[in-house]
Amino acid sequence: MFRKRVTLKDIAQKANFSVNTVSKVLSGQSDRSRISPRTANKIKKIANQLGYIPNQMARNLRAKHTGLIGVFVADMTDPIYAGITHAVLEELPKHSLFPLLTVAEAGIDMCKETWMRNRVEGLIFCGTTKDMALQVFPDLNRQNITAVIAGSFYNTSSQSTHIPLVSTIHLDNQVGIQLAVNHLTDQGCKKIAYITGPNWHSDAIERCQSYDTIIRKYHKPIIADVGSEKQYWHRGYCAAGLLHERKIKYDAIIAYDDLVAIGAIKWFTDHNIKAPADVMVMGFDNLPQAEYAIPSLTSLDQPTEAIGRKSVELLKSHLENRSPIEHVHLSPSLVIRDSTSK
Amino acid sequence: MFRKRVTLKDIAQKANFSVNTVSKVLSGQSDRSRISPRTANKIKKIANQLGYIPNQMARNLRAKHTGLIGVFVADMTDPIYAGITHAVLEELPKHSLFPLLTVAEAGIDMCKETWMRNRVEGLIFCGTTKDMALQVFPDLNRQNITAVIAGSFYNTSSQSTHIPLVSTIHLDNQVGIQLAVNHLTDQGCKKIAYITGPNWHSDAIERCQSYDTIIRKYHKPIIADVGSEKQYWHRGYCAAGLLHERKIKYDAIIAYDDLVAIGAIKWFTDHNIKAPADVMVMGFDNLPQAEYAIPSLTSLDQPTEAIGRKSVELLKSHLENRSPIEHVHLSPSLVIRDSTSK
DNA sequence: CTGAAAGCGCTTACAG
DNA sequence: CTGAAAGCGCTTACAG
Repeated sequence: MFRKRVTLKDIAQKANFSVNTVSKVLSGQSDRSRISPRTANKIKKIANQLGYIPNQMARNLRAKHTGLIGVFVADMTDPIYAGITHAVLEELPKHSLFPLLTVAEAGIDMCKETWMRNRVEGLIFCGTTKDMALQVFPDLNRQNITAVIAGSFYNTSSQSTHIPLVSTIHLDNQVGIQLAVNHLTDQGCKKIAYITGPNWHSDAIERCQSYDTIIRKYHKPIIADVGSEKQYWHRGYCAAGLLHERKIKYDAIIAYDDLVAIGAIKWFTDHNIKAPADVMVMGFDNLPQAEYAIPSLTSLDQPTEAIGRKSVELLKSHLENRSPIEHVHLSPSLVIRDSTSK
Repeated sequence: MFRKRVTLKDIAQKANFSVNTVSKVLSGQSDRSRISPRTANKIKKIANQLGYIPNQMARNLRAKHTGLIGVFVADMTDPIYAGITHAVLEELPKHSLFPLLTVAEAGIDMCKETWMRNRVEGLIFCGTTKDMALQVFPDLNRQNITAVIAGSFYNTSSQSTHIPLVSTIHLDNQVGIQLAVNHLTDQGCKKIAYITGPNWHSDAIERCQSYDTIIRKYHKPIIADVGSEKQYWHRGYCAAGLLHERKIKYDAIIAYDDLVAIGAIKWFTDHNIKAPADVMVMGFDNLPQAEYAIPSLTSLDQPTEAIGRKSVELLKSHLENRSPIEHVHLSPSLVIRDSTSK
C-alpha cells in the first residue's frame, strides 16, 4: 500500500508560506535565498511535526541530476569486496552522492537496467566479473558514464592485468610480496616457495609475477601451480602435495591467499610436518579465517577502508573536473602471527 | 555528467504521434488502449533505434506507486543470507516488483532513509540485526509498511524466538536436528553431544532447544556451551576441550554450524582423535567450507532458494490481499559426507 | 484507435 | 526576504 505522504504543499498551507519558500528552506537553501531565520525555523518545525520526508524521485526529476552512484559488488560473500563496499557506502553520502547498490548475484542485465532507469551519474565496481569486459565497459564509454574499479578485477587475457579507460584503485601486490619475502628472510628462511591462485584473478596474476621477480634475487623461483579449476583450501592442499611429489626442498611458503595457505597447512598436518617449526607459511588478504586458523596465520592486510574511500574521491574528481584516468596502488600491511614465528 | 537522454517527446516527434500514444505503447498498454499494431510496431522500432530507456523516477512519480521493495541484508558475507538475497533479487522482477538493495554495512539510518525517500512499498529482511527491534519495526508499523523476514533473525530476548507483527520464513531447525539425530543413530552412535552457537541468534536457540527435546528420547542431553563471546571455529575448538575436561563420553557431535564443527575437528586432530573413526561430527548449514574440510563434513543444507522465493510470494500476497501474518518453516536436507561415514 | 490537458512533488529562474 | 509561474518526464483520466 502506498500511504499518502506529507508534501511541501501540506507544510506550506500549515505554515502560511508558499510552496516555493518551504522548498528553499527544506532543501537547505535558506541562506542562499536569504530566508529569514524566523521563517526557516517555523517551517522546519512544522515539517518535523508532520514527519516530512522529501520525495527523492520528484527532486531528482526536477533538479535534472540524481547524485546517484551505482555501486556494484562482484561477490557479496567475499570479505575483501564487502570491506571495500562498506567504506564506499559510508563515504558517498559525505559528498552528497547516494549509493544505488547492485550485486552480481542479481545478474548483470538487472544491474544495468537499474543503473540506466535510475539515471546513475557514476559507477563504482567493487570487483568485476567475467561479463563486464564485453557487456558493460563498452556501454559505459558509449553512454559517457564515469566509472572506477575498486579492488581486484576479473582478467580476460592472462597476458595483461591492465584495464584501460577506467580508473582503478587496488592493492599493491608487489609491495605485499616484498613484505612477505622480507619477513620470511628475517626469520631465517632460505628457500621460499609460492602457491598460485586462480589465473583469471588480477591479484593472483600480480602476486605470482611479483614473487617471480623478487625471489630471483635469492634463488630460483619455486612455483606450485595446480591449474585453474581447483578452489578454496583444495588449491593449497594439492599444491603442497605437488611440491612433495617433485621432491622440492623449501623452508617457507607464500600462498596466494589465506584459504590456500590453510589448505597447505592441512596437507602438512596430515603428513606430520609442523608449521611453523618445519615450514613457515604466509597467507594473503588477512581474512577472518587467518586469525582462527591453527596455527594462526601470518598474512597481509588489505586496506579495504582506504581503497573504498579513495575510489569515491577519485570518482568525484572525475565527475567534477573530468580529471584524467588514474591507477592507484595502496600498500598492504604485514600481520605477524604464529605460522611464521619461531 | 548527466547526459541528455531520449524522452517520449523525442520519439513522438520522430514517429509523428502524440506523446500519449507513445507512452501507451512503451508502457505496455497497447492492447488495453487498442493501439493499432502498425502504430505500436513503428513506435517500438523508433524507440529501439533511439535507445530509449524510460525514466523510472518520472514513471513512479506520476503513477503514484513505485513497486519498489527494500531488500535488507543483515550480513553480506554470510553465504546463507547471500543465497536468500540472490533468490529474492531474481524473484521480485517476475512479479513486477523492483529491489532496492541495502546492507547492514551501510548503517541502519542510511538504510531507513533510502527506503523512505524512495517510497518503498514493502521490505524483505534477509536476516535482522540488533538495532531492528527498536529502531525499525516500530516505524514500519506506524508507517504501515509491509515486511517479511527471510532467514534467521537477531533475537533480543533469549526467552522467545518469536517476532510478532511480521511474517517470517525460515529454516525448520527442529526437522534439521531430527534428521541429524536419525542419521547418527543409523550409523550406530549411542551418545550424541551438541555444541551451541551464539545465543542471540534465532537459529542457535532453536537448534539447541530442538536437540534438547529430541535427544531425551535416547539419553540425557550433553550440551557444550562456551558462552556467547567466542566466534568461528574457536567455539567448536573450546567446546571439544570442555567436554574432554569434564570427562564426558560420547561418540558423535552435532555442532551448531559447520564452522563450529570444523573447530571441534581441529581439537580432535590436535589431540590425536580421529573423525569419523573415533567420533562422528555433523555440521549445519552446508557452508562452502563443509565440502573442503578434512574430513569433508556431513551437514544440513538450507533451502535458501526456496526461502527467498517464498518470502517474495508472501510479501506479494500481503501487499495485494492484506493476507494475515504467517510463520513459514522450510526443511533442510541432509548432505552426507566423510565425517559421519564408517 | 488517437490526442489534448492535467498533474505527480518537487526546484529553477525570475519578479518584486 | 517572499511568491507566482514554468517545467522535469512521465501516466491518467477523459474526449473524440
